Amino acid sequence: MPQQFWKPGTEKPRILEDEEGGVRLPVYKYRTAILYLVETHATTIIVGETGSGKTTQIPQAGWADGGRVIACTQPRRLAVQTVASRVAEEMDVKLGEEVGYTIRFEDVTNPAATMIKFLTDGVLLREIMDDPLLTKYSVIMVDEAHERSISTDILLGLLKKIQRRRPELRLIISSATIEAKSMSDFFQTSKKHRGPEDHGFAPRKVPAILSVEGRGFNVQIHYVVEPVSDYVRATVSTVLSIHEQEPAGDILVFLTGQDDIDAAIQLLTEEAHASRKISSGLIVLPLYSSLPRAEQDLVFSPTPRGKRKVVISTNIAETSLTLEGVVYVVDSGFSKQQFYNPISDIENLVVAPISKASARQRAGRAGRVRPGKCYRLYTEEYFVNEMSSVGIPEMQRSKLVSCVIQLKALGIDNILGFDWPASPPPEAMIRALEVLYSLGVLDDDAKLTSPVGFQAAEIPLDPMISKMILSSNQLGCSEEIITIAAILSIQSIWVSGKGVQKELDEAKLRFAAAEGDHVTFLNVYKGFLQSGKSSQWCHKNYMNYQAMKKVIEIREQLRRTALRLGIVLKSCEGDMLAVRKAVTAGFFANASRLEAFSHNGMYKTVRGSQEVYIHPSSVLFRVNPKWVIYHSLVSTDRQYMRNVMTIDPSWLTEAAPHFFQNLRRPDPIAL
DNA sequence: GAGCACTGC
Repeated sequence: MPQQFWKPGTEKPRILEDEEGGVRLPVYKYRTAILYLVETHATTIIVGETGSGKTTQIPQAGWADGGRVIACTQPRRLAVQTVASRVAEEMDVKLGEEVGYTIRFEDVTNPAATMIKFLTDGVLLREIMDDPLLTKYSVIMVDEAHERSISTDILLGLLKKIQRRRPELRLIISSATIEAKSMSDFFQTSKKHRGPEDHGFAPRKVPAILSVEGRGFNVQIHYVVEPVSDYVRATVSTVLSIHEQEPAGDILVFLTGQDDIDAAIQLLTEEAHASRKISSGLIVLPLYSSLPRAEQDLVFSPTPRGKRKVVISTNIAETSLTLEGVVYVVDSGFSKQQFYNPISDIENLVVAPISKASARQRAGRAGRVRPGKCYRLYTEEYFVNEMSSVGIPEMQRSKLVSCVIQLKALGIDNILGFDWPASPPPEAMIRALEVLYSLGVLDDDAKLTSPVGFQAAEIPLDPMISKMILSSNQLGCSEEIITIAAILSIQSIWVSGKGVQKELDEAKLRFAAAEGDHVTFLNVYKGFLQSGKSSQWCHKNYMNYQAMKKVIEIREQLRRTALRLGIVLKSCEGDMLAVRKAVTAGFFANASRLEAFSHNGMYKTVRGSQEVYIHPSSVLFRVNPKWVIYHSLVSTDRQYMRNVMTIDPSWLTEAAPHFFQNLRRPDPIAL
């Protein structure tokens, strides 16, 4: 590997300790600065990035430090791959040797040679389970820490803990500049001493804060003068005025979801038709994740000369996909966000205002190729005074069942006392502990049970699905159950339904099983295999080929995990009773019963007597069997059960006697 | 007779 690193003594960059307005380093000095810090005193470095633009130089600097491996995490698979290959290229080495990466399903490393390893934060968490002190790494860098995903937050909490046991471990936390100060506070404060009584507490090591300019071009921000009442209409008129008044360059619009996007496209098309001058120049394209792959790819095709591309997108273009050629951004100021109410145990997807950090990220999308402009559909006064600086961490608005089992597996016994970057609501924690207790994954002392608890934690899925897989072993239907598990863990195996609703319903009928959606999935999977995993077959049956390929991949991973756990891979050869009992063993808590004399298909959940209905996408819609269990609830004007299966109520008490005996007054659970 | 922000293991 070429030694192209900083030589000590050549340049000494300034370390910033003030929050705003301090000296900022241009991106090409990253490496110099980090090396300097590593050489001097700091064991933790917070890198605040202003503007957009990624650096690849930090890990190279880290490598020069010790000789042991440096790990660099990213929250997304694509980012891991891109950064890894860019670094390999810059260092002039082969990807997979000195520089490598690991993401789910893909390990491009050579343990004997790899010195810089890129991975998703989820993969690093799995590694901590086998190596709690991460002894093979001397430097760990966490990128995009300001996004505050559950994995990143768990990782930050664990790294802080690991650093107390391994004082020589160096951490580099890369975050948006607005978050740098609070990250630094988190790493220097001991939880026991936090709060009003901590006078006189002196941190042992103060993280160094470093502020760095990104690579992006300058983006000029425009605000509306008066608040807008209808952001879809405001979007359309803004796009039209950019098109009329501004020089060439593509436009990227951020709206909240498919409905908004379709409405905006329709309006824009109508307006464009009214004026031939406009319609000849605009190419309007939607972008969201459930859009079929071929249509998604259209946004990446180069814009023909004399035309202007307008991409109307969800948040997917904020971080996950990067469009080249965008010069103008229109920001509605809203996005859809998940919120979880631990009291009612209901998750809700709602349109909510974005944070300043998101607004800056969106604006940065306009400055990738040359200086750009961002049009914010809210007032400057609102941005300055009312917009919150960062979003609510995912941890505080999600179900925590998977998170809790993972912490238990990592040996964190006192979950409520864990040192989080942001504490989750205690009610959500207690809910999660209850669920895990009822599954038999945790015992009376809230410790993982053996073997079920430890095995469930090994399976990289929701614990209810893991339990279903474990139960399939005794019932002799593991092959069928891991197929169901793989399909339940992706969004949908059908093509998106708009416009082809009737055809889609007919296609579904060809596979429909009286037992419900889970057994229907088995029929679909069988058909797919018999077709030779054919994409034409998928197309003909209104199934999403990409999704089915993913199912195959997940299924393979689950098979390997199952074998490692000693589960016998066995087919029940059509005995659907066994399959349904295994599903019940994981999902007994989601049982509901048709209301007597109900004319509209109203069910009540066994657990909370909530009013619920079978979702119209289910094969059991309008069939309304007396007893069902469901995979999840979606809440709109009503609560709908998605992925529904018929059961015999006697299986419930069989699967979880304790849970149903104590339904009205659950035993308090030891924390 | 409905509705799907986005990741990840």
